[in-house]
Amino acid sequence: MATGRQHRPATRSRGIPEATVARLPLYLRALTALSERSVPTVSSEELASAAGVNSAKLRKDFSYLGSYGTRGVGYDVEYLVYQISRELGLTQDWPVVIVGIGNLGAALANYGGFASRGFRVAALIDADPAMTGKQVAGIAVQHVDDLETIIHTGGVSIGVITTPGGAAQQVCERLVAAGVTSILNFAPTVLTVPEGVDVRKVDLSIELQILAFHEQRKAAEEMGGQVGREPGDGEQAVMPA
Amino acid sequence: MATGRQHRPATRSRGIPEATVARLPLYLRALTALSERSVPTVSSEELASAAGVNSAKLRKDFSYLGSYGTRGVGYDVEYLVYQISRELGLTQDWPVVIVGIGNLGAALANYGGFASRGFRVAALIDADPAMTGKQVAGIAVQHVDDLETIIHTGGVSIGVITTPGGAAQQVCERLVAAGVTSILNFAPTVLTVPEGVDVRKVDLSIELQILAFHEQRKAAEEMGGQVGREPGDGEQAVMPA
DNA sequence: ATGTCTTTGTGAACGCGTGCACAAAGATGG
DNA sequence: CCATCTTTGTGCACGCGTTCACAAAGACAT
Repeated sequence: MATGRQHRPATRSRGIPEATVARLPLYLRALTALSERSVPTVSSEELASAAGVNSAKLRKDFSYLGSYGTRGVGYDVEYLVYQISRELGLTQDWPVVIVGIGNLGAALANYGGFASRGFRVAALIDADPAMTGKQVAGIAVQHVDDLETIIHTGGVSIGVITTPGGAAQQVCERLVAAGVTSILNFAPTVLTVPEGVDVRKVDLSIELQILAFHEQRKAAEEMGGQVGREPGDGEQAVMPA
Repeated sequence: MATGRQHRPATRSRGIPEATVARLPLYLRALTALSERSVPTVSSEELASAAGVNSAKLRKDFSYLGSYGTRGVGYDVEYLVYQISRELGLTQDWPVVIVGIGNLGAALANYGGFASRGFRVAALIDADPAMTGKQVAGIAVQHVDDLETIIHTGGVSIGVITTPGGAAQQVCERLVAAGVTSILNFAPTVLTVPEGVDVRKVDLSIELQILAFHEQRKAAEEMGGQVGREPGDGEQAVMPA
């Protein structure tokens, strides 16, 4: 996923495998729900089911954090919420800037899931002068000329890019130069970043294309496994249109 | 990522590994850009660099599709665009419904990346009667009561869920019952689906939390590896910049 | 035709992630 | 205090994905 920094020891983050890190937010969400229902403890089986994973995997994941469970009983919900939050760094406040206030940028600015987990929209930035000063989600949009100042004064280290593809790399470079070291990229572009900068990519078009691939296969299987096989392989892909 | 169907043979899709499928859209995008610049052929090295991957990986990926390259020369851009498009099922038209027309749903409806790759927004659906009839991205929003009819008459097999978390599972079940077999879920919920249905999940909050984790580690390393144990563990990753 | 040079296609080794299966740990009841 | 029962924590094996490194294939010049 990430473009920068993916070729590093990877799993060396204090020994916590990347795959485990990616699941921690999932567990945290399930645990938060339990906490709101005042459930005191939960077994690996129950929690795994709520998070949509296998219980052995969950136990192994937690084992990387330490031994927080009690055999014969399960895990203390509140304690685990705290431990995972701490591990993920959610006990502190993360100011975030969103660059590119189009439909998607506005949607993100309005997204409630941010504030609830230690993230705070510190600024909205757009290149269009007509947008400057407009209120989006209760925050005034600022012009991209002020990007560096905004990053510095706000102590921002996480940036979200929701610009068109063409502008993404340039925006990325300015963000990085100003001190941002983590980027969430929604633009359909491969970002090139220096060592030490993390990039995660979310690409709607790619997700749909992957679904289409499987959808096509299912449709083909349905009508007798027509797509793939080797009746000599190659020409079978009928493709009427 | 996907919740349903992840425990199947996985790589059995006519022999194409899942990891490769996930990269094909990336290659396709890079190739399309080359095609627009009328570049006739491209080497694995160049294309890999444009797609942000390793050239050996790219060659192995393509080898699953067949031998479409010419040794000493490289790959024919147009031909490869066609082959990958066909493999991904993008030579046909995929009608898609979006359920939940809030900020995010509207943003997706307006997203240009859909139409360009064989996807067509067939309908926008929302549970709020006040939304019914409103035009979003030039399409009239329909009420969720008509969901089944819309799916059937439109021959829709791909659904995008952008509802609040609480409504997602129910919407999902209705979509599946109506015949949808691929779902792209933006709601912060683990969807449970029957065998044969593919679910892919996009979760903004999770992506940010993963970034926060790495950000915290970088900050800790900077000030002398204060966060995580073991003064004898991994101090070597100095990472000066 | 032959040799050289470029680039593909792939066999093989390695490493990460997953899941099984069980021993260790603790709770609980008599 | 002991037996039993539940549930965690983990050693181990297996499989997928990545990467290396090189032989085979073709282009191109002479």
